[in-house]
Amino acid sequence: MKVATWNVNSIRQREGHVQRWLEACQPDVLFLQEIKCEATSFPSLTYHGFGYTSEVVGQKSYNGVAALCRHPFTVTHTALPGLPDGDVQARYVEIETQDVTLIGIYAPNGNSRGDEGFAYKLAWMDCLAARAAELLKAETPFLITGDYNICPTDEDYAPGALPPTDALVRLESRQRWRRMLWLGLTDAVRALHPHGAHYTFWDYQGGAWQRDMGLRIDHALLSPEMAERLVAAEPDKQERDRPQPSDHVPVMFTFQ
DNA sequence: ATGCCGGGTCCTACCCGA
Repeated sequence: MKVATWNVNSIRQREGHVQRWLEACQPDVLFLQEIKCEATSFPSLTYHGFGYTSEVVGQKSYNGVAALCRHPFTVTHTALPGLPDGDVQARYVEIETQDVTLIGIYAPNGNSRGDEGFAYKLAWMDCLAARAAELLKAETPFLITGDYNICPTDEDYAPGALPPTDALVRLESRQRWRRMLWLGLTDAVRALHPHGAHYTFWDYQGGAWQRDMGLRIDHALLSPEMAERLVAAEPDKQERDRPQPSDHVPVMFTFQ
């Protein structure tokens, strides 16, 4: 089974990129983030033609996530359990297929709106940890993949690519990441590649791609059963070199 | 310690992302 994640920075701008990549790489499931549109504007029919059906958790202008799957699946959640009523940000989709639970996330950045924005990021990650704990307790095989907006360690961003005060590298953000590991989850890329950059994002500005000033912020965390099945975990850097790319590249995770 | 780039929308100047 192959599961992929990709923050596309507007699906309407990246419809063709996603189509070509699906045809070339044939994941069983692809989670998308920052689709930046409502479900009615999502180009579902394009992907139906390639054997994928979709679940779209849309929002006008901002955020928005989706799951594309080429097997029958059921949707178990379209919002992160535990968030306050009235939170309308489209950041979570959870499905079941092939006897596993697959979760796609777009975690808050945490740099906007000052202390309130950062507090929202931390609260969101607290809810995600609670959901993970619940699934672990039920012994459900699962993974949580997507844009975590966290560089787990200093090895996960190019020196100087971010100030030390950035929400992506702040102590509190990294504490939230480490709590997921302490629960018993496995960082898929680091399980197979303990060292090295393996960046998944390069800013559009300042020649970040050409200078390799990247970040590793798109991840998959695996339950123990899924970790034992893991055989590959790779960002597809080639996508960043194409015309009109997303600032993130897809990351593919392969399981036996 | 940023918003130079590139999305979005109240269509055009401004908001947002990492």
